[in-house]
Amino acid sequence: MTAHDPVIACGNCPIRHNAICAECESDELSMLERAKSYKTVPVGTPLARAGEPLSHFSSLVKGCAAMSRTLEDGRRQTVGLLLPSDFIGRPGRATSPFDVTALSEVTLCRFERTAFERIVRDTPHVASRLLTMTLDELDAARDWAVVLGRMTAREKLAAFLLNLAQRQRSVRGMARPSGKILVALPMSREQMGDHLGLTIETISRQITALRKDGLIEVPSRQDIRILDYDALAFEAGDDGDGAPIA
Amino acid sequence: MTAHDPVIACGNCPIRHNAICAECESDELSMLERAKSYKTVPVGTPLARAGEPLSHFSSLVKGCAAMSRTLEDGRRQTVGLLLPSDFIGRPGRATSPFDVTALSEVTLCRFERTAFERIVRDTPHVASRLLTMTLDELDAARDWAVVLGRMTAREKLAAFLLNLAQRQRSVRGMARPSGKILVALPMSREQMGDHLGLTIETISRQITALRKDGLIEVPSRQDIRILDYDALAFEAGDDGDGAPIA
DNA sequence: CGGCGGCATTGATCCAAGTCAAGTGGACGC
DNA sequence: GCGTCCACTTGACTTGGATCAATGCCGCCG
Repeated sequence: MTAHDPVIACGNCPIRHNAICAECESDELSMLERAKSYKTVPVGTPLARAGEPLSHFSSLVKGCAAMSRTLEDGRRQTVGLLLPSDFIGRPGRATSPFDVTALSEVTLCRFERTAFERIVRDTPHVASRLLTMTLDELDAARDWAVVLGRMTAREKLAAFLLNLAQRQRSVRGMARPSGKILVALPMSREQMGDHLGLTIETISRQITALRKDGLIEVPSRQDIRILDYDALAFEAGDDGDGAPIA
Repeated sequence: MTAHDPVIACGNCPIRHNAICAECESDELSMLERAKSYKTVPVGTPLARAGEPLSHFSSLVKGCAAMSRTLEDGRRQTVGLLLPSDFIGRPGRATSPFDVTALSEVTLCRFERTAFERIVRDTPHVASRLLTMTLDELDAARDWAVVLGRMTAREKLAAFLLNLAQRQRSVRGMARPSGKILVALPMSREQMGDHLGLTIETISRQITALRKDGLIEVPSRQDIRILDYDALAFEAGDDGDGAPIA
């Protein structure tokens, strides 16, 4: 782990067309290039702590992180899964309202906080992209509220796997699939439970149930193969009417 | 119900300093004034339907509305409560991802969709305010996810009452209180259940329990008096460490 | 004023998910 | 190769909230 990784050119960046820079022209890009720095941190690193100041805002370039809150008695709820191109931080606020933790080794493209706030103010293409991304996240958060509030354990797990499959595909630019898909689980059963509002035991039982019902295969602890996307979507209560499962 | 109510001057508007116009100067305000129209609709009116096109975006001026999704089997989850100054619609998207329904008589300050999208593009003060409001809503949605995913029925109800009390106070510009507060419930028990991910019977039982425990009084079906704000906050799992309850 | 209809409360029972308690099985070190 | 550790799985039992089923309460209309 070094404090600063070598900076790669925005033109070669894997998240160039999905992150906060997506709408930028080349002159704006070179301005961002001057302000940015990279940092790679190992699995488990806290990237932000609820209520504590945040010196940098970042885009997640590589890896996976979770945003969560822990109650005093230890109950924990993950409120968002961060994948490449997602943004960490909140212009206009010095502190993060949630904990953010690296679920794998994570590479960040970072901007010093006040510098980034100035960039947002002066660069409409960044401000506009940030608004679009925030609106999308808001929709996703509300979709997830439906899952948390109204779905059974089996439906929750199915929805989670589909969601993960879609996001992993879309990062690689693939369309909604319908056959067998290998999903890489970037987290432990416990973290899945925190995300779905379930216990580790219930997660385990539901995985077994879906496996026995022939909907998924479990080649290893950190992989699940979806055998029939549409059947799993049906389990998630998604009848294909367009209501997205987060 | 008339199609268009008389337009009141932005300078006299009750939500002038909280809505999307909060950051506007007087010249921007007069531009908004030319584009806006008012509409008042009775309780129960659908203001948007999931997946269907939305001809206008609006700020809620008076009354209360709920944003929700209904699953095919009838399960429903409310994903947001809209109070005065809240915004309805989504720049860049023609359709609403959720149903929006008036819980009381509602007065809207409306903008034709494409006209508003142009305003957002051309008026940094509106775009920036919209970003701030969206970020705040995102935090609130995520806070609510913690309630839905990890709290007991009693904690959910306590959190809901506190949340409502705070929002009703803040609209009237009052500080966080700590004595007795009368909260006006803008919804039926069923809608409370939809918001909290509980059944109507559980809502009723928990209200009775909080009443018997001396934490609240129930002067009528649509009013609840909080007798001890801090004690109720304790019930909601809020130990005052700053973790906001939505 | 009296009956009717809709919401709310209360009670009895059920069941999905939580809790508590053993196993299992890889990965890793010695 | 053999123990140890740790994450996961599985089983037995408990429980919080759902479900099913009466009442109760109030507003409204004739």
